[in-house]
Amino acid sequence: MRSRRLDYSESTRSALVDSAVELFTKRGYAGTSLDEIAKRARVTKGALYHHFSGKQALFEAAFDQVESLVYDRLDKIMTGEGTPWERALAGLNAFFRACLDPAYQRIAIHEAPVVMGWERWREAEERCSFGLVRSGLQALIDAGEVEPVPVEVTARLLFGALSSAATEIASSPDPKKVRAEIEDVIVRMLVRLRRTEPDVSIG
Amino acid sequence: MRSRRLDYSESTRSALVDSAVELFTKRGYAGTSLDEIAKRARVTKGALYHHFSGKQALFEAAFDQVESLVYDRLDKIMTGEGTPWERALAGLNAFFRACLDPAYQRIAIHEAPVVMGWERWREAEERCSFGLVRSGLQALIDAGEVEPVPVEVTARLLFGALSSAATEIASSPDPKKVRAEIEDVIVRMLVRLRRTEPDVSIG
DNA sequence: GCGCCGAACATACCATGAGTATGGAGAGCG
DNA sequence: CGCTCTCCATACTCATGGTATGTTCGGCGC
Repeated sequence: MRSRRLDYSESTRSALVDSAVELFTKRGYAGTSLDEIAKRARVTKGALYHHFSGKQALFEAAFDQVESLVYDRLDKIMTGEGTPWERALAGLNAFFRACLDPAYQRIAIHEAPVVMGWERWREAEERCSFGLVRSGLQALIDAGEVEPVPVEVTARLLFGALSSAATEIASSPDPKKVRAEIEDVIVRMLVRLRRTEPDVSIG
Repeated sequence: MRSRRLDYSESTRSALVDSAVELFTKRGYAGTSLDEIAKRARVTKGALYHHFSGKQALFEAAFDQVESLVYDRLDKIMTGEGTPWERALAGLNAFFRACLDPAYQRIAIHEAPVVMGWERWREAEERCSFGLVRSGLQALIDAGEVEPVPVEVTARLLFGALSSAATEIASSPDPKKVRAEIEDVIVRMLVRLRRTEPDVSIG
């Protein structure tokens, strides 16, 4: 029988994380105070420091939450049905959708490398979104769909391109149009890497 | 006749900027205090606030310094002699060299979007490195070297890829090898966009 | 040379916010 | 029924960005 006390504790913790995600997304890491985060979660800094060792740790919890949401969606697609090529296109589509989420964009893509330090961010991404990009690319190569390129660096290039593209999309006055253009360019690049007949439909 | 007083003033200002560049590069924006910057420049915060409106303004001055150094080198190459294709390859090479500079990498690429805000950073980059990437791509298209792709978004994708690639290079245990791999992949991609016969030599 | 004005700083202070130390309340358990 | 330990609140400290005010000194009219 799970104790009621643990329920409360867990609830407080998640309320703090939710609050952090919201405020970090809106005002950024530096622009958000811990008092503010605690207040929004209807607790005080005491509770915050009981659950997290400090501001950085709270940020990383927020990062994990945002990242894992995206990861779950992408993972389902990338390990789902269809050919590697179809999965790659669907995954690309899903990744762009994810990048349109302000929380993912600001927290996971923009601020995380600065706040957590690039090394640590890379390490985390390795197990998440970036890992999927790499394994997706690897799958394409293994299936003979694309030329054998150096997987590590190519995936890194692709991920960098996708991330900045996502920002471009989100901050554009006409996101749909820019997104269509970008998807078009990306797919055309992939098609050019392809060995078999192209299929330019996406998602 | 330029007054001695102005010389002094200009000298302290540049000392502050140099100090800022060095410390921001080493410890990042948040990890560097204004007292520290002033101390390294052998002045006090009073002098700092006389020349700059605040920490952000000082950061932007540091950004400008670092960015303009790179820009001058790239601009000389991109508007120099040779075919558009040759200039593009040479520019690519120079850009990678620039990205290996820790100051450019941390200040201009990583922290600037967060510190200055993405909008303002983009605006600044528009007139600098990114602008060159775009005009270079445009030149390639105009010369009929590569397929007519949407310049704006393609340049953005390329710039994002290059930036993250640069980080990958700099933080690798074997930078030379990774750099060679990345240049190889990039050039191969460009070649695939090319209409005429490829020439895979670089630099 | 003399006084004075203003730029170029220095010094002293304030406000905010991250982190800490300590106290208390109540759930679970013997 | 009291003991304990988690969970959280309150009340601080300290670092740091920013401000307000004082001080020095080069340039310049007279």
